[in-house]
Amino acid sequence: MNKYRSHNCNELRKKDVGSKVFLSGWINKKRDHGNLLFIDLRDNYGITQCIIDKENSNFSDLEKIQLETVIKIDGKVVNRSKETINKEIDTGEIEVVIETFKTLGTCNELPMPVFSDQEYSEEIRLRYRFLDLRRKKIHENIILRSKVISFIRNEMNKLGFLEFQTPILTSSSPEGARDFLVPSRLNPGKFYALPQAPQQFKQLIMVSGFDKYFQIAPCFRDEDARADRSPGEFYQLDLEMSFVEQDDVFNVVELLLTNTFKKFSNKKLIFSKFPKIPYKEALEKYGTDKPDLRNPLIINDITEIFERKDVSFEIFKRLVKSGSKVRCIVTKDTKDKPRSFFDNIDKWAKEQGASGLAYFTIEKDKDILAKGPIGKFFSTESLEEIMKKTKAQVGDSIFLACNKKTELERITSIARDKIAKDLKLVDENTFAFCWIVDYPMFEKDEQSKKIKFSHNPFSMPQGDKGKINFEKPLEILAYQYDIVCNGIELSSGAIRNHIPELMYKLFSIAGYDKKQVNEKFSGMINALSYGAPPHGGIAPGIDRIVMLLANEKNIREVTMFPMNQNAQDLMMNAPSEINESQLKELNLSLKIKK
RNA sequence: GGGGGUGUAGCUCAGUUGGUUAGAGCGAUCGCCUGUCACGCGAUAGGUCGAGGGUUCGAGUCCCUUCACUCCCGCCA
Repeated sequence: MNKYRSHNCNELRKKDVGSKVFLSGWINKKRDHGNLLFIDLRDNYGITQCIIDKENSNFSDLEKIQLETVIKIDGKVVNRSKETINKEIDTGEIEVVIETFKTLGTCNELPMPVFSDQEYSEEIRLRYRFLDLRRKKIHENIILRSKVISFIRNEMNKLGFLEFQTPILTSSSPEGARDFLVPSRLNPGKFYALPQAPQQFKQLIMVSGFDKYFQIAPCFRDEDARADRSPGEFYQLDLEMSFVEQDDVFNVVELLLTNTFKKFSNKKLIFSKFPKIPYKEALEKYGTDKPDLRNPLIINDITEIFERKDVSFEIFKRLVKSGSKVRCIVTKDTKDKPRSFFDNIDKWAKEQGASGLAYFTIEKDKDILAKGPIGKFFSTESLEEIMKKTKAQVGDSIFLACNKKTELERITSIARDKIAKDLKLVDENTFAFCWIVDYPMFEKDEQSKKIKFSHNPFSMPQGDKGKINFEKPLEILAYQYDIVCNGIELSSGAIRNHIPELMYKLFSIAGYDKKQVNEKFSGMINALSYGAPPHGGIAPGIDRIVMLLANEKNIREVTMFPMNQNAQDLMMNAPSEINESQLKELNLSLKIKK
């Protein structure tokens, strides 16, 4: 028998009353009545109330002991009287009368209490992460993460995918995020890079004939953090399939995510089949390629209205003449909202760097008319045209913004979120997945005015090879897709370009000649020349999936040992300085800017 | 690289218009208490008010600089 415990702290029940047991765990809480002491003993599984009184010679020692000390207690399970049953805990019908105890791990005065619902600064939480992780909420989040990963792994196996590991030390890639670099001792002056994703490897696995691959893959990108983005490292469910089209990938991912979200959350999935929204349409209707479809509001373009003679809103008319667009958001039945509702949104928009959000409400007297600060600028006919275009009805309000396309998309997108929040239109108890499809292959870099890959250079362009119009590269679409849930981008993927000739052509448009492609992507391009299957895949972010399932807004709440915003691990003291001999061995010397 | 927020006891926070000795809860220490489950009661200790400079008779409070944490923009194929 194990010498530390006969049961864990969530095991004892009424049926155990009378038996002698020994438990080990942390002292979660003490309640000291002077001659009677209650100790809540906690482990990973739960809490058991233990009790001792002054008749016992161990009483005074236990009375003095610090919270979070690890102890082993020997005792007897007894019934609790009816009034003292605690329904909050699974073991609440019984308690253990302590006979003897032993300290297994002492505890200093705590820098942060474990038993408390208080919120602590992240600095202290990360510095003492081992204490933080004992706390209920995050402890459960991390357990959830483990269960989700193991469920996904099991599902992928059932679907016939093989799990492989790919190298962590690999080569630096020219496109994409900044690499983390590792100096090579055996190859002076040369560096490995940590993989930003196993992109090239998973394609090579397909070329190697393994058909279906997956991996819970660590990815390393040296970019700045956000609430939903860890600095340094994160995990993807990386997967790739041979002989597939876009829909084959969609079917696998929809099945997997549906099963996962149904199993680990009580929230409802709004769509059983995830809607597919072309990239261009997403930008028009939602102002972003990661729309929150729980939000029913839709953006409409009504630029044409401002070319009419019977509309006299001169500010917008002038902007439209110089190339700006007008887009609007209709809110249903808001004619009775107080003036402050509209003005708050206008004020908010100004704080977001917009020139504000104009608005009016559609009402009907004898004719249709617009009420509100700018209502008088619109004729009845123009209003009827707006109602036709936007499906607005009498009693609805219309918020308008006018700007150049990109800025207009930005402001209408966040306005859509803001207005829906103010009107409480978003059902927090749902998940709304969607696919964003038909991404453009190329885009124009606003600074350099050069054509560049808009996403992944290895994506397959749409259309038959012979029919693609390479003269108009910005119009070429790719079999490139994103999956979005509740406005959070979970991942992107693509059907890959497995035809070297076509790949050289596309790279030439982005300004790489054949020689450069051969040099930079030698592993890939070489492999594709020796019989590559058509293939494609995707890589959903594990951390973000768990974040959604755990109902957390910050990725560090589902990450066991995250780094802070400055990419430092406060507990382990990483990154840290290294000594001179290590540098010498690596043929490195430091020049630090002051 | 840029913008916003925060920084007061070990932890979480309050601190009025610039005004006498900077407070509370939790935690710690000591004492009382035999049915609590956020136990209760009493006492004690604990402060570079993030740091530096300035204005002022007087600064936790106003100004400047700076540091740390955090949120956002840039960045993240």
